[in-house]
Amino acid sequence: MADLARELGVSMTTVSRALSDHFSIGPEMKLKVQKLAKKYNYQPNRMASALRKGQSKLLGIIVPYLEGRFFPKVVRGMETAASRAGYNVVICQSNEDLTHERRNIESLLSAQVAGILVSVSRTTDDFRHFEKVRGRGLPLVFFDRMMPGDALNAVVLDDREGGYLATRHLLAQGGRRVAHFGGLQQLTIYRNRYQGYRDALAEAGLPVEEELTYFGDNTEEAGAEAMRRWLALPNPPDAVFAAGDYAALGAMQEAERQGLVVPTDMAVGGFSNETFTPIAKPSITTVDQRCDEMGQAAVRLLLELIDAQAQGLDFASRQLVLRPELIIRESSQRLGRLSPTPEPLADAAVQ
Amino acid sequence: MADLARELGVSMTTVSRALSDHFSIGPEMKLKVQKLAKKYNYQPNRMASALRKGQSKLLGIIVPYLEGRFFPKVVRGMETAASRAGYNVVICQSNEDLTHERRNIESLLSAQVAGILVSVSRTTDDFRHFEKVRGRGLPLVFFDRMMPGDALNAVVLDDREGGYLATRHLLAQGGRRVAHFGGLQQLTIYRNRYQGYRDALAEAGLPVEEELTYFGDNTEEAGAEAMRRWLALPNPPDAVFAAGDYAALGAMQEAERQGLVVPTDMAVGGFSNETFTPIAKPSITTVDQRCDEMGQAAVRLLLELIDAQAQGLDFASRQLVLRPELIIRESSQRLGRLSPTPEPLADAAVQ
DNA sequence: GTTGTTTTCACAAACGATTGTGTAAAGCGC
DNA sequence: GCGCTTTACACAATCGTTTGTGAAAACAAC
Repeated sequence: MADLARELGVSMTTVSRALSDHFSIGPEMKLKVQKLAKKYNYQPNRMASALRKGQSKLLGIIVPYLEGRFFPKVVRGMETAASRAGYNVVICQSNEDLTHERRNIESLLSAQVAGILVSVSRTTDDFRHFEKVRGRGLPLVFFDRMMPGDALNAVVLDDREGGYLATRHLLAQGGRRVAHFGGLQQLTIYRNRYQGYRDALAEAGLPVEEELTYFGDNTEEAGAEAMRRWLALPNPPDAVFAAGDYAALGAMQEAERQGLVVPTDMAVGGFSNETFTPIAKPSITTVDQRCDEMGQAAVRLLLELIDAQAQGLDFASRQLVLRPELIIRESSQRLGRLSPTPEPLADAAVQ
Repeated sequence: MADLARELGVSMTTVSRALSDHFSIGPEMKLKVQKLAKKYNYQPNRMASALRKGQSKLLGIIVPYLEGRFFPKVVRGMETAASRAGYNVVICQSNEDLTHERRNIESLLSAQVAGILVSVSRTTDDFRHFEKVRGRGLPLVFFDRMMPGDALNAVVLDDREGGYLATRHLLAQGGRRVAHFGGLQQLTIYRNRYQGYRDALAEAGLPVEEELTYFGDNTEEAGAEAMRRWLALPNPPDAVFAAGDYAALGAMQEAERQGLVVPTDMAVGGFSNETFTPIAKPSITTVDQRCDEMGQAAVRLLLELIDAQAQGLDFASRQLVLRPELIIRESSQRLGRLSPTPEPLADAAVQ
């Protein structure tokens, strides 16, 4: 920067202000400076800038894990939106573990990130580390999995709607007794998918039968175990909506092992649109989570928070709810081909 | 820091040196300082430190994409190893695009990272942006996909060995005419897998027949297309080694569509151990790439480079080669169960 | 010509850590 | 107790930007 200032015969102040479009610099001076900066390919030192301004061009991201389809896609959306705004993202994985999550927060704080995007770990039942972030005045946006409370910013999927759509579809395909494999109920997302299931049953005038619900980890083994229990019942189900694709796969395979035909004897629906769901045989009906949109929306929200804060405005906290998309495949289709999406999709912002 | 210094009645110099274990500070003073720092939960400002030292605690990572199984796993390994050493990782995706890759490099340079880990994009045929990094004296480690040349640091898989193991296995299972679906040959990894295929054929005294090789993108469609061509031959193959799992899946499904039975009529082997390979029916034999090890090894190598450079030593460039693991599943097993790994695995460092 | 207003820019002090140099104090042998 | 080395610490400059303040120049109004 000093070189630029010398060459132009002005002070570093002027150069700095010209580059950041400060009002006190004349338009033709701005042009001269910017031209020369381009010529020398001058890149301001972000460390110095961050030190002085107390804020870096980094966004922190905490995800439970990076395997599977969901989080990589979300992260990709985030990276896209962030780099468009001149930010970089630093990624931490909590491994679904509270201790890791706390360490990640510390790590991001000490990396002086400008804001944090977090999807809460499954085992987290203590949220003081998040309060600490907000205490420091650092913008915080939850995505997909949020902490309880409503004075917070988040971008989530309408999981209830997803559960509702999937269950309604199974009923429409002739399901008389629809079972539900639910995820661990301490996570809001799984509670909401369960709620959607119940809403669809209620709408059809059916009761929620406890023996037709099973809660466990979203794994093939757990899904198979659930199916074994159901098939041992005197009056077993003829369809199952699983809150996760792995469980759906496990349940489906177990049903086939026991001689049932999917979808004729047992219709199956999952959740997440994992990579393997179109590949499995039969291909698995599932709910898509709009990953890319979620990532981009979360970053946009965070950047708005950062801006608002820089200008000293205060910002009403906001939750953005994305509508999921039901993807109908072979594992649930008993009644010939249907149009894949019965309703037009639109994002809804609530609050 | 000033608070600590005041409370202890010493200078900031002493506090700083005590915390960084400088020799000129007495042991009991070090202890006092460290205890107080812990008590106040003091976190040094990384921006200030980075500015002064000209080096941050950030490692840059460039991957072509984050979908699939491979890169997320590698990144996880990197994140683990980095955070153990007090570093954070910032991730960029090149989307297999040279322009993106260049921009990513710029972005990481301006983020003042301490070093860069990169897996080269498929379309990259110009490597000056990497030279620029080395020109700035910034440590650079390639993983999985490297640029040509040998005066560089890299951690790669022994792809030739993987191709060799898979092909030899298909031959051992009674394959008489083994076809090969190869990836785009401008990527070293795909050239090497092809070489392994040829080596195994040569060892068995078989010729490489041009009509039995097909090169294309690693997608289901391309795999299916290759299989269609092969099955139209007067003398079609009875086994296929694909350099990617998606192509293997597509080829397998196409063979089944045409009435063949896998593995009896057509044995199939893939590469990458994607998530769907154990789930597919039949489950797909494939080659595992030791993702986690690769990530950790790459970070370790990079940290060594950074250390060496900080001490002004020069560091002979080094390539680390990891041995892949053949995972035998249903799609290739004609001769009953075999032990899954015929040989003990050991990592080999060459050069 | 004087005063007032606006525009344009320079000075210098931050931001928070690191580090070369200088200098007391302590330890030792004689 | 002297000179010597070693140990333990403080001073102050430095990294490259940003920004509050103030001052010079340009311009308009009277």
